[in-house]
Amino acid sequence: MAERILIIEDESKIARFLELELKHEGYEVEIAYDGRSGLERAEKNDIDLIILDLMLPLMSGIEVCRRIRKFSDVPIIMLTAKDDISDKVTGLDSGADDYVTKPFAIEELLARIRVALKRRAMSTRDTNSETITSGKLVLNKLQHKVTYDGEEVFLSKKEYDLLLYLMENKGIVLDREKLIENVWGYDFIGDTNVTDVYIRYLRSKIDQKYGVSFIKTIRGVGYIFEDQAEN
Amino acid sequence: MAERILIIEDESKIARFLELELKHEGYEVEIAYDGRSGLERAEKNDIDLIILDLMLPLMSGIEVCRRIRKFSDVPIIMLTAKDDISDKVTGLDSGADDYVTKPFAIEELLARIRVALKRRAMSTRDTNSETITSGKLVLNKLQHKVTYDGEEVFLSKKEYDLLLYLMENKGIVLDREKLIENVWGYDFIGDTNVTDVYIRYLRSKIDQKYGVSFIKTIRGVGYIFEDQAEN
DNA sequence: TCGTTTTTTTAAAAAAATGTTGAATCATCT
DNA sequence: AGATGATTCAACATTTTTTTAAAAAAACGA
Repeated sequence: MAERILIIEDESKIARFLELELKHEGYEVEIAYDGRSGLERAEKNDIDLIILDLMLPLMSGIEVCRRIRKFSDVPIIMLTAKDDISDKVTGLDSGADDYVTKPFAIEELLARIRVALKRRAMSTRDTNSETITSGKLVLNKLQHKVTYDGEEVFLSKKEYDLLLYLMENKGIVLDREKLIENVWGYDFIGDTNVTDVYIRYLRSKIDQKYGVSFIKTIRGVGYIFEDQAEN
Repeated sequence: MAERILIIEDESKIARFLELELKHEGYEVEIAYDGRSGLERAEKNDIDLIILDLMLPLMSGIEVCRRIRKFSDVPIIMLTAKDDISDKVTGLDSGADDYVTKPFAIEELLARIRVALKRRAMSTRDTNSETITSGKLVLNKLQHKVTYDGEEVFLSKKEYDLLLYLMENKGIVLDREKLIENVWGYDFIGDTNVTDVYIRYLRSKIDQKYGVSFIKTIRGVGYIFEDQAEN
């Protein structure tokens, strides 16, 4: 499974060059040409490393970096055209793992990529494997906690259990019977709309509050949790 | 509890300059003036970060780096005088975390040091250290003592054991069963709320007394010890 | 569009979990 | 044995969560 690298870079010449080189090294490559779309792409959270230009249209590299850090520890390598130390410093302090100054030698960048990926591979085995992410929404099983954009979302146990089950099965429609069985743990007698009520609680605490829509209704069937960034 | 930084650098002017700057930032600093003695010093394994010159007498920086990596994951930042890419690349691939090209701006180096230390702090789940710290709260295993802001907190044995277990697993939710098993050392029969009571004791001696909240309740699950600074 | 079905929303009752307290028990030291 | 402090237990108070039920709204099919 090749590592997937996201390049966020507005100069298409550089982006293209990087793409070729990285593909040649066996990485999968995706490109975003401005800060905002780069951030959006990153929110799908299936990227292994990000190469991020400091100077970007729509949203600066620093800002992109800062926002990504709210939901992800993905390694970020900054590219900076200037030789301005203060930029480098803010870049690093805003959460980047490393940076490379343009013009750069591709070999150096490749070495830094290897280091960053290796480091992540070493540290990944503890806390991060216990987390389910969808865009800015992060569910941490160890902490039994959910955050959106870094801000804690306070959920009751059932709410948490339900969200966990939904996120573990994201992209799959779950009918009420399945939800009851797996979250409540028993077959209900008669009809209760307890699932509906809890779906509502989750929506009001997440979807409504943050203006997103993770939980969709499939009429006549049940509910489905969908990744935000995928739409 | 300053971080200890080892400088391995033969040019005494640079070494001295670094020493001053780093001490000014509040780090503890040690210096070795050649590769071999630097390696020896590192073997004591009580260093938090190493600044390693590439060109050294007796043993090259690359070699020092490679050997240190055999027994330690301590962050290593390489200093290289040359602007030779191949050196940088070998440096990174030989296990260094980062490098800085001479002449360097001290601010840049400081930023990289901060990043490296922060990264290490995140991945270090210290289990074998003799002291566990969270903000102003310090638990010393050797002395079997707890202090808050330097002031001793008097705990009974069970209180201490419980706090120790909580702090060893900070950031992780622990249910009552786990607490009973690990602190009391037996499986309980029926239900007693002895854990609840002890949590209360700890809270009254720490959380309430100092107006903090280390121990949080996860309703329906258990308790969690959280770093004050986090979140 | 209208009637029907399904889902969403609301509110209040019921249940469950946790916090608090004081007294009983246990261990240790003198 | 008695004093002291630590630990456990049990009962009650408080808080929070869960469930229920029913009205309102929305979606759907004829």
